[in-house]
Amino acid sequence: MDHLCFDTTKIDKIQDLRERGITVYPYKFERTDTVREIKERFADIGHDKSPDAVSTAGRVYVVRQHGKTIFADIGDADGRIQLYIRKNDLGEESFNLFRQYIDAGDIIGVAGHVFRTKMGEITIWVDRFELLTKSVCPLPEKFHGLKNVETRYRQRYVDLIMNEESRGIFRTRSRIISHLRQFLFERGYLEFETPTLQPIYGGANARPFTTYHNFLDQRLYLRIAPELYLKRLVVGGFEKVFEIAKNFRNEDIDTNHNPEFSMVEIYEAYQDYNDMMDLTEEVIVHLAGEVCGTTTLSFAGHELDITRPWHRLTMEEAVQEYAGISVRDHSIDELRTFAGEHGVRGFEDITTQGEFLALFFEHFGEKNLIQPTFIYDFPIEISPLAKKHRESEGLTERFELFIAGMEMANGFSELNDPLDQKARLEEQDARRRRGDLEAQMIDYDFICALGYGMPPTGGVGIGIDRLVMLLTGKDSIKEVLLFPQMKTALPGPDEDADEE
RNA sequence: GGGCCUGUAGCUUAGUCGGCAGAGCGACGGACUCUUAAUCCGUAGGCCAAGGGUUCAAAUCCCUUCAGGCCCGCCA
Repeated sequence: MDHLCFDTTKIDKIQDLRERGITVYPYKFERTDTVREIKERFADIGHDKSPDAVSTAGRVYVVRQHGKTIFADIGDADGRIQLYIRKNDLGEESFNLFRQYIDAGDIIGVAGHVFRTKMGEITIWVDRFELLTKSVCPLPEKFHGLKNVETRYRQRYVDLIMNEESRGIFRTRSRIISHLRQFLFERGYLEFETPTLQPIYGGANARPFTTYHNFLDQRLYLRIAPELYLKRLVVGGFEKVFEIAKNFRNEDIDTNHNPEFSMVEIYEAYQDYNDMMDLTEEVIVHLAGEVCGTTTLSFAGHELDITRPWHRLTMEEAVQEYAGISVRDHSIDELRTFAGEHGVRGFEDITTQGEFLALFFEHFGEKNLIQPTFIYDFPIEISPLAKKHRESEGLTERFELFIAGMEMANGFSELNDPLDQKARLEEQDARRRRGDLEAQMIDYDFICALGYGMPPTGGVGIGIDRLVMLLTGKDSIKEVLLFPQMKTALPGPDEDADEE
């Protein structure tokens, strides 16, 4: 009936404890030191008990009973420590209470003195203990821990309890985001929050999630990007802005994609895409230094050298190098033949050189870009929000960053010509009406904003999840997302499954 | 959408040329006052992911479904 993990013998213990007048879920515990503080403070302790008393708290991981003595290991947010508990010290009643009712998984507070055992381990010689939380679910095995990938993702809390490595990844994730904010604050950028629920989605080519607001009686979309709102802020006079945004895209799930993911988007007035490439390089190298302390990263079997400056290739150069063809010098028919001969798929509907350039880059180039590489000067057809190239016809001032074959960042000299933007979005909208599910809508208010005048602006978006993957060496996005999207487990036979 | 792989006790798993479903840890009971994967003695715990089929006999072979992982496609 229920899908809970509750263990009846543990629930019985709660009953017993209550009958003995013990508060099973008390409200507060005064701890003088964390585990780490104790280990640092008493690093040189000998076999005699410290004169100073300490109190600390944590989850019980292992209990080793030895008759009138008990050893137990407890762990808090950043460490584990051993407890030494003797019947002589606690008295019969308290000692038996521990012996009978404290299990691995429970959370307790202890008070005592610190000493080093004969085996050399810093240990708390416990004078008294207090049950702080009784766990009613069995902990996974102490030695092998929790390995099952599906359970680790579905019940991340158990993963975090059991696997220090997993806890480390998310600690690192938190630090990356914190250092990122600090980096940007120190350079004078302001952080803003823009709408997640949007009447018109834009800023990227992707299928949205659709929802509905009852009071407004109106369809809304979960944002696929914050871009168009952040540019409105630049119009409004904020010259250096950023947002760390959750984006939502209704696409497939794989090793590099989760339907909701985090991105930092940064915009700066009076800058262009060259400046944004510099900024991207600088911020990633800075974060690697803060978090990994190095400029050499190992990822999926590759040694990545992120020392600046990074490679920069135009898309045409990349296609020339990896596909061996100069798109500019061939007719559409020739390009079509080339695509067919090289097993490139999806070229049937393509009618322009620019689209072929992008297609060939994706097919031949992307996966080869292991060391950090900026690809720049993208075709205009696939870049509706990027400014036309100052010299080259048919191209835009847009770049993407690739590391280990992953797209890590995307930026441009932002299109700020309102008439051009209107024409480009109208073209997108026409495609959408022709059935391109990922083409953009026309956001007339955004075009209106540009109409008031946006200064020349550079912008970039950096995928935070992939950046965390890179800096933690994890080649699956699910390993760096606390709660990756999973298919809901089927309801039990007693529940109503159908509701159509 | 295509391919490969996985699903056995709370956890980690053995068993898959078809022949009674095993272990370690954990739980429960007992012994033990410096152990640390503590040790020792004992007990309980399984619809072998679900459903169907082949067979005298299925965890094992076949089909379908569910969930997950990896690769490819798709996603610019």
